[in-house]
Amino acid sequence: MKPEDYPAPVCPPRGAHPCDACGLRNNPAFLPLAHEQLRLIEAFRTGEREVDAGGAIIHEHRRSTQLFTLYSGWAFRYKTLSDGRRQILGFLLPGDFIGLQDEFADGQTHGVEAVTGATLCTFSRDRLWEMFKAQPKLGYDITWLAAREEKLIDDNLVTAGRRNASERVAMLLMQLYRRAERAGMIKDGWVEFPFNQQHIADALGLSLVHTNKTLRRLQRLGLHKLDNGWLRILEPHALEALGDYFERPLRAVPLI
Amino acid sequence: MKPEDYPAPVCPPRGAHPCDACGLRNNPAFLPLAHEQLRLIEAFRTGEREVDAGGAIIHEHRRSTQLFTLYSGWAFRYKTLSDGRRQILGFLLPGDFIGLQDEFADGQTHGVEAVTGATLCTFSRDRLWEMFKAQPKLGYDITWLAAREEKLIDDNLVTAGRRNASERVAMLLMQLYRRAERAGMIKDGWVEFPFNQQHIADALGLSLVHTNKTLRRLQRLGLHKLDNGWLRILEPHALEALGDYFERPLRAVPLI
DNA sequence: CGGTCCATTGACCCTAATCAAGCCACGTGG
DNA sequence: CCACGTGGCTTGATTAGGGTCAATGGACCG
Repeated sequence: MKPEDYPAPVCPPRGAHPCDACGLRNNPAFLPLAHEQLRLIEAFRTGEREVDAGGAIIHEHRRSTQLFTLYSGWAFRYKTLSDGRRQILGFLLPGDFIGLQDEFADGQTHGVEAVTGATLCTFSRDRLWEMFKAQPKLGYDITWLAAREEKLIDDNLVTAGRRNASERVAMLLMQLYRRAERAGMIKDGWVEFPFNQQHIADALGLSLVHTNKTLRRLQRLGLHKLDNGWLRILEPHALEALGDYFERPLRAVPLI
Repeated sequence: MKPEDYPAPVCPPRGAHPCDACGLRNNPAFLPLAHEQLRLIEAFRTGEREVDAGGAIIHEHRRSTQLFTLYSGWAFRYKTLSDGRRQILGFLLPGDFIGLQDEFADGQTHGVEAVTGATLCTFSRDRLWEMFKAQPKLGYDITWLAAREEKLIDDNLVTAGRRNASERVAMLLMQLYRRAERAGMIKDGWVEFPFNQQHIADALGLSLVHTNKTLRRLQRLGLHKLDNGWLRILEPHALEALGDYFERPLRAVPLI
């Protein structure tokens, strides 16, 4: 609650069978896998990577040769227009699979940047098809993750297109809170909230100044509290109603 | 160019092997499939469906038991807020696969509505996994389609979040034109453009009135021409530059 | 001939962008 | 120790882009 600092990123385990000791897979937020499939993921896995806060995971205009699973830390996907305006497409939490869109991209795609220090498991892009072939179940899971991410963007698009500033902020706070909740990241009602107001503004399609004013207003109303990089939701129902955004309790999802 | 009316929707062929005579599959916009996979798609296929202009393909708050491939006509995915504000998430052209997000949805999802009369091939949602298992290649193709659709929404999110009105219109016109172009739907430089201004407004996150004014302005500048349900791009480079949206020549994609 | 749908335009207003300044918490180097 | 720069947050003043309201007109239809 009065955090020292963000906990140093947890590194994926090493060794012959790193996935056996995976710190994420214990998490009930993720579906268990058959032994055989776990072994295949291990074979598909090429290593791990550590990125500093603010560092690039995928460069916006460079085609990445890898796929990733975010193991620890927070990140976001974004696109920028040529004059520098940036739109954050979505935030990424541990367990999120990164880089799939590139696989089939005709042209330019998006960048991915770490917000906090982050660690990732890396996979070879070339061998994705191999994985589908060897274990269709994993292919199905990847499709699942892709479809789930698409749903998130859908929500974000509604936000950017049709909600006003307060509604946008309310929706985003609840969305992040619910996602963190599913991943078991709530501590005493507080979630790590490592984003600065520029991140929020870029995610919501608002200016920095207006984001600040809106955030303050909601906080003054007692709906939430944002303190030193941690977020507490004080009035979840009010925020849900304001944002017209009601996320159901989230199911467990696959983890690649 | 001076169209009588939109051509009556073309119906998918019937018979024992409807996919053999599929009118879409001849189209070079779509990747050929091995005989074996085509047979499996046929097995997975449950029939066809015809929807009138304005009719629902998927009801917004009802979980659909089917998946679809749009065979003919135009449609769109949308979400509405509880007070009626609507956001169109994306437009659908023949060949687009519909309903995948539902498959893995925790909660509420989106609606799909036909703009013109439309025909669809229907598939059983329950047997999706079966298809992945029997033909991983088809699973891979479905993932491909999902990833491609996600890229489209990404673009739309940038539009709604960061582009101004003229840029939004320019971007949308070029996006639709390029997609129709790939599908071979350009006739003498004209594309069918069956959307009314409310559709455009809802897709762009603008009001109807402002959409009208912006559309008129661009047309008065000679960038495009919108006439009786058909669109002609007069200054593609200007529109691309204005919208800061440059779509590369599009690759062939899978067709389920 | 009235009703409906859609496009169009003008008048007015408001939300959110822009501009500008000040604040605090830092880290760094003299 | 202090001066300075930097990054992030906060606030007020002003402006503008786009929303809202209202009215008109054409095309089509029963």
